[in-house]
Amino acid sequence: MPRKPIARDAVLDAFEALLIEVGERAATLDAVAKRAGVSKGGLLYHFPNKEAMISSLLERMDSLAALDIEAMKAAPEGAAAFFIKSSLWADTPLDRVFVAATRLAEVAHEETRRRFAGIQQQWLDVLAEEVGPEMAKAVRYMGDGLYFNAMLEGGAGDTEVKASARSADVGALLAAVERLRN
Amino acid sequence: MPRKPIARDAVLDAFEALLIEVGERAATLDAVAKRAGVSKGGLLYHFPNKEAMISSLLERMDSLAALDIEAMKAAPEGAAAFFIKSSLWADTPLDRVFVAATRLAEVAHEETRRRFAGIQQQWLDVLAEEVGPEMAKAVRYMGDGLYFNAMLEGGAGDTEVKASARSADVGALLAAVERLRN
DNA sequence: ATAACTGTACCGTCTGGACGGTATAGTTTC
DNA sequence: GAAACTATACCGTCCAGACGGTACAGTTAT
Repeated sequence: MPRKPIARDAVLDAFEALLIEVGERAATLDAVAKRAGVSKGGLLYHFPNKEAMISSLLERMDSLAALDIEAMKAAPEGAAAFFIKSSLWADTPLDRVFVAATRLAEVAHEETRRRFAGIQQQWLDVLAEEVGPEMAKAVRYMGDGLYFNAMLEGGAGDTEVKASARSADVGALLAAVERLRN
Repeated sequence: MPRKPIARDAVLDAFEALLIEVGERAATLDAVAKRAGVSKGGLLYHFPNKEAMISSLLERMDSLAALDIEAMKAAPEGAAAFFIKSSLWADTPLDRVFVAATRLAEVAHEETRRRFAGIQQQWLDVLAEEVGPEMAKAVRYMGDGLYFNAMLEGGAGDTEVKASARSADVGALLAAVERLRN
């Protein structure tokens, strides 16, 4: 039996981390390989080019998002509250891949933008079932706002401090959602 | 009297437009110069390096944001409603410079991130005066969400169609704000 | 008034470095 | 023995920035 392709996931994780922390520009093939503890040749063995690496990251995002949407539908506290809570930056695998992908979308990567739009639509559909189409939009924009801020902060500064500041905000948002529901 | 530096503004406008439409990566000095109808040498006469060009763009953002915040304070419909309406992408000078700057923040440009944080804080302060600190956050996150989406869309696709779809959303958000105010 | 000069506003070309990708030869692990 | 690598050298392209030069508006000296 051949050995397991451990480097593949390491490369994808490294790519993701660099996108989050230093942006698309600095997430070069050399930098990704170095961070993954892999040679450049090894990286290119798994991903013939950068576009292939991006595709794999987007597939990871899609599968994690699908899980999230299932969890959202089944959430006991309701889809809207679940959505707001999960929009907070919590360093989960979905959060990470989402912010990483945002960096690509910002660089005008069309495929990434399409995938985003698809996931956002799914969220909106689930929210609409619970609070109606109008308020669903209000809730989704709040969640988008949380992502927007997570994205702006990126990897710089004290992550702990910012995370706690942000989680205080979630309380305010949940209160707002509660008001909107009635 | 010396000639007027007409190229300077043209360069800044071109830089802004390219950031919005094709992202940071593609907003190279050559591309900016070409779009501005200026030679590369001419561009570098006004802005000794790319960083200087970015600084000027951020100054433009700060001054436009200051005007916006004054208008927000004086808005007859209230600061919150004004804020939501103005968060919609309307191709105003402030909208443009804001989205353009977002592209830079995405690339982990620290100074840009700081400026953003400052402006966001000012918005929050004004909103808090009207609807209290808790609901102010809900409103600001909605506005951020609108910017997030404007940013994701960028210059691609049919701008007209997207603008009208988004403006329908603003109605929903204003209704939500109205509910939150009570 | 006009020639000589000065400073501003540009233009066009070049260079050094980085980046994406290729190629190839060897090494480890199952 | 074959898949999963490492290591390194290399190529073409693109980009930021440097540099030397040009055009012209305004100023000064005669």
